[in-house]
Amino acid sequence: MFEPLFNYLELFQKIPLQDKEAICQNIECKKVKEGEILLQEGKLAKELLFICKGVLKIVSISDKGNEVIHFFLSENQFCTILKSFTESTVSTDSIQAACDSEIIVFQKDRLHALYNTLPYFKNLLDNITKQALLNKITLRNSYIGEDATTRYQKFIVQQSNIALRVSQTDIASYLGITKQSLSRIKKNKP
Amino acid sequence: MFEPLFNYLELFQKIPLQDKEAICQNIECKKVKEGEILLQEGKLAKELLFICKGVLKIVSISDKGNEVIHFFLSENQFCTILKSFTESTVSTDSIQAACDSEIIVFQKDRLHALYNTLPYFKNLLDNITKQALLNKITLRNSYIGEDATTRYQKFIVQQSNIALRVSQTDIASYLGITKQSLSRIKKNKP
DNA sequence: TTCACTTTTTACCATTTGGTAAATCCTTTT
DNA sequence: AAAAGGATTTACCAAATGGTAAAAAGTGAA
Repeated sequence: MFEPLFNYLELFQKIPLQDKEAICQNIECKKVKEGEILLQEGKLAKELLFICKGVLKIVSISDKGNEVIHFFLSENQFCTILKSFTESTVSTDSIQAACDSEIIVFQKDRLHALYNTLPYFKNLLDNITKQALLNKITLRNSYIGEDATTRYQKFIVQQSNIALRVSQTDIASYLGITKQSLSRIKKNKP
Repeated sequence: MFEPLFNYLELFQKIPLQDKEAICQNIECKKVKEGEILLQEGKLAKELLFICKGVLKIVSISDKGNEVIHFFLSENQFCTILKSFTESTVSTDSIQAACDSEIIVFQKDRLHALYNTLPYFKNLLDNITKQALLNKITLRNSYIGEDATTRYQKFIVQQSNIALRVSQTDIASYLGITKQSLSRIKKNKP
């Protein structure tokens, strides 16, 4: 049930069986359907999520009222609104399922309890978090100054596993173009 | 000489005098002129920089051969190519002075020595780094799906201190547009 | 100052992208 | 199967942006 989490964590370091049991007693599993909202904009992020299966999207609403997708997260990635989670401020972004997904939920207070019991666990998550932030920046930087066609082609290569599972509307929003433009781009480049 | 660094660090926590002395013995000051390259793409990032005065830019070369500016860094910010610095891999980006600047240089090996002497120092820098990464992502996300005029207006508001000191060519590169387009945008919105 | 060099502005046209609207395709529910 | 609703595609035109080139303005050095 929680295997995906430990399989992933043990890519970095071995976790003793009794620590795994301690962790298991402080997390829960959850299945969500496409479109379901895991964190609503304006609320506090009190949960850290780990994706066992599926794709989540981080979404905000632009000045013009459009939905803007900041990034997608898929299997073996942790997900929260880090600023809200760490600073206890209201989130300006939402977390939503981009397709049917299975996730593990760490409640913030229970996570901190785990940090006290297992000090190395905090370090591990901190390192994973730093790495994840770096990767998100790298992806976004690769789009600067590129036209929409190039951005789409890069997205298909860099995030092919996600491209196949989310709607075109979502991909267009992520790439910063309209869904009509994306449809046109796909047509022109077969 | 190193006051800007300690003034900044002590916004987060008090640093004992003798620790300051230890730090001072492991860093150096450097003045650089606009255009000077602090890290060349293809090399290893072996230094962590702290900006006392001026603006640095993180630059890569796109497939088309254009210079692309990922972000600007100014006073009271640390600067390195984090991936290269932490993983000892060659950097795909360069660090360059966007205007005349004064910086403090931490050599990687001496920084690690400091971490051993002052364990809290590593935590402090880690937290500052995480925060900085978050801020960079937030800035970039605010541009997704916005047209060039809106991106420019946001840039002026969000990074006014930088906007006044770097060339228009650099601003255009940062915003992902040509310098001609930026010139036109400025003309149309007085 | 004058000259050489770089940066910024302007102009022109080709291309890309946005916005609106309607048609088509797909999926789910009845 | 039929109906309903959402997603995707297509079409059309307006607006934004890119690319090339040249003029103008600014900067620094001799």
